[in-house]
Amino acid sequence: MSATDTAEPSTEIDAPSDFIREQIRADLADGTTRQVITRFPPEPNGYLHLGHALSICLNFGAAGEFGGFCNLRFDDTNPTKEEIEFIEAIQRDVTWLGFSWPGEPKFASDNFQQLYDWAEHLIIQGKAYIDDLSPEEIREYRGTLTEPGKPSPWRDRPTEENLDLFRRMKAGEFPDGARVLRAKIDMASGNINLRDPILYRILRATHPRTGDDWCIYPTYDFAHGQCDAIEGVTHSLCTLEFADHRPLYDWLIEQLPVPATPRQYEFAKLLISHTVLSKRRLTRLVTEGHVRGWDDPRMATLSGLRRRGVPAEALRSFVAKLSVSKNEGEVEMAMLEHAIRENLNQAAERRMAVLRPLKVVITNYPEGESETLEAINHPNDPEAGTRQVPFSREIWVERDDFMEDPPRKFFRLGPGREVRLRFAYFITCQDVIKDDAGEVVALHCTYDPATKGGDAPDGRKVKGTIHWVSAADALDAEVRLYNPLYTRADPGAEGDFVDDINPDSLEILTDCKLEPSLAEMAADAPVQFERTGYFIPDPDGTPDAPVYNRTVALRDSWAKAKGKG
RNA sequence: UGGGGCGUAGCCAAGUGGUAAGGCAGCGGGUUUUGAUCCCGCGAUCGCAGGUUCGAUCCCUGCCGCCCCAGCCA
Repeated sequence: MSATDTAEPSTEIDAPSDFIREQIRADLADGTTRQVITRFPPEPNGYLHLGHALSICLNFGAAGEFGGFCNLRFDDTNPTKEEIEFIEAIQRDVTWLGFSWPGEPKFASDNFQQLYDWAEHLIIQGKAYIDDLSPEEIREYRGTLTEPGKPSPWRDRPTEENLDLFRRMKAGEFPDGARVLRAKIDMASGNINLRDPILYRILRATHPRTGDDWCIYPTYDFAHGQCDAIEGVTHSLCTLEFADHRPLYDWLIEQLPVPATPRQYEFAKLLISHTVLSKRRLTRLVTEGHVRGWDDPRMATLSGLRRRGVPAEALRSFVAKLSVSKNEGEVEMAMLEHAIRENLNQAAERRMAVLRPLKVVITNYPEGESETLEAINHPNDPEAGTRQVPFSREIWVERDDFMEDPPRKFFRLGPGREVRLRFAYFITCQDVIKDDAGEVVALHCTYDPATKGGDAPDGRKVKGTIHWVSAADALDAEVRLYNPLYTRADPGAEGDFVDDINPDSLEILTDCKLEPSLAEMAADAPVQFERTGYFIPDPDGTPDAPVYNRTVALRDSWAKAKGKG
C-alpha cells in the first residue's frame, strides 16, 4: 500500500441505506461484527402478510448485501397457537418472495433443552425463582404504569427449593398455571418488563414439533435472545414494541453463558392504508368466513397477493421504496399499486379480452369469412414479438366503449362515430339494435377496408382505439375483479373492522370473451388485458373454463375526469 | 403524574451546523394504434417557543402532539 493508492471506489450505487444498515456498516468497520447474521423469526400461528414482507426484505436483504446470511427461525414457544400448516405456508411464502436460508429452518424448540439448562443456571445463580402466585395475584403484585410493583412472597425462596420445584414443574407434578419461573430483577422498575418477568410456564399442550415431550415452555423473552446467541445472530431486528424488552434481552444475555452477544435493534412496523395487517384480524377474516381463505386474493397475506398475481419482485421493489425507519407512519395503498403496475407494465404481455361483451356486427364485412391480423405483444418491448389475432364479421366490444348519447369528450363508440379497433380497422357505428325492453343488444357498424392494421391512408384520424375479440373465435372465461376489502382508509378506526368490510369487494364476471391466444399462455404468466388491467389465471380455472383474477386495474384518467363531472 | 419511541410537503422518506434529495398522490402540458406506458413542469418558514452560533432541520432548554408497555402472547 502506498500513499498514492486511490480511495476506495464508492460502489453499491443503489444499495439501500437506513439506520439499521448504517449500524451494520459501522459494526463491520470497527470489527464488532465479522459476518452479519440475522434471522426472520415468525411465530407459526398464521400466514405471512405484507408487514412481514418488510421484515423479510430487511433481514434477508441486509444480511445478503453485507456478505452474511439470514436464518428462518420459527418462534414456536407457545404450542397452544401454533400449527404445522403455518410452518409450511411460511416457508413457501418466504421462498416465493425470493429468499433462502442456510440449511434447514431453525426452530426455537430446537433449543428447548439448552434453554431449560440455562434456566437452571439462572436459578443456581440466584437470578430466578419459582413463584406460586396465581395469574391474578401476579398481575396485582406487578403494580401499574405509575405505581411500582411489590415483591412476591416467594421471591426469596432458597435456591435448592427453586431448583427442586423447577424440576418438578418439568416433570409434570403441577397443574397448568400453578407455578412459574420468574427472573429476579426489579419489581420497582419503571420498565414493567423488568418487574420479575416470567421465564417459564406450565402448559400442557401438544407441540407441533416436540409433541408431549415438555409440559413447561419458555416465554418469548427467555427464548428469543438466547436462540439468537445460539445461532450467532449479530443483529436481531424487530419492531418498535419490543424496544421495552431490550433491557431484559440484554440482561439475560449478560447473565447466561451464551456463546455470542447478539444486539437487538427496533424499526417501525409497516402499516398500509385501506387494509389490515395484523394476524389477529387476518385470522378473523378467515375463521369468520369474510373471505375464502388465507390465500383469498383480497387478503394482504403473501399467499393472497401471490394468487392475485402480484409478482414477488413488485413486492420487493415496493419495500425498497419505503426504507426502514422508526417513524410509525402509514403508507398509502397507492404506493403499493404503483409498485405493482410499474413491475407488471414491463413484465406482462398484452392481450385483448372483453369483460362485459356487446355484440358488433360489421355489416359490410363478407359473411362466413375471416382473416388474421398481427398484434404486438408488448408496445415497449419489441423482443416480446407479435401474435396473430382472428378477425371476422361479428366481434365483441366492451359495453363501456359505447354510449348512445355520449358527452363531448367521449372518444369511443356512439351513433355515427368512428373508432379504431386495435390492430384491425376503423369502424363506424351505423345502427343501435335494442330489445323490447330498450336495452342495447348489438351495434351494426361498417368498416373501412383501407384502414387495415389501424392506419388510414388518407390521413384521417380517430380519437379512440378500442379492444375487441372475434365472436366466433372467443374463449369464454370467468373474471374476478377485486375492489378494496374495506370501505374506508382506516378500517376499524371506529368500531369493529369487520363492519367496514366492503360488500362489493369481489365482483365475478362470467361471460367474458378472451382472444384465443390466451389459451397458449403459461398458467403463471401475468398478462395485461389491453385498456383494462393486469390479470393472472386463477387455480380455480381449467383449460375449458378459465378463470382470471384482476391483479390491479390500469390507471384510468378518463374515469377520473368523468368522476369530476 | 412511571418507562420507552417518534414528530421534515396529502403519504413514505433523505439530510444531523452552511442555508431542504428522491418516490407516491395531486395538478398542468407533450408523445402515443392501450384515455396505459413514457417525457416535461409545479409544492416545505423542517411540531411549537426560547437559547447558543456569523449561520440551526441539525446543538441546548422548555413545551405540545402521536404511538407502545400493566399476557403464565409474540
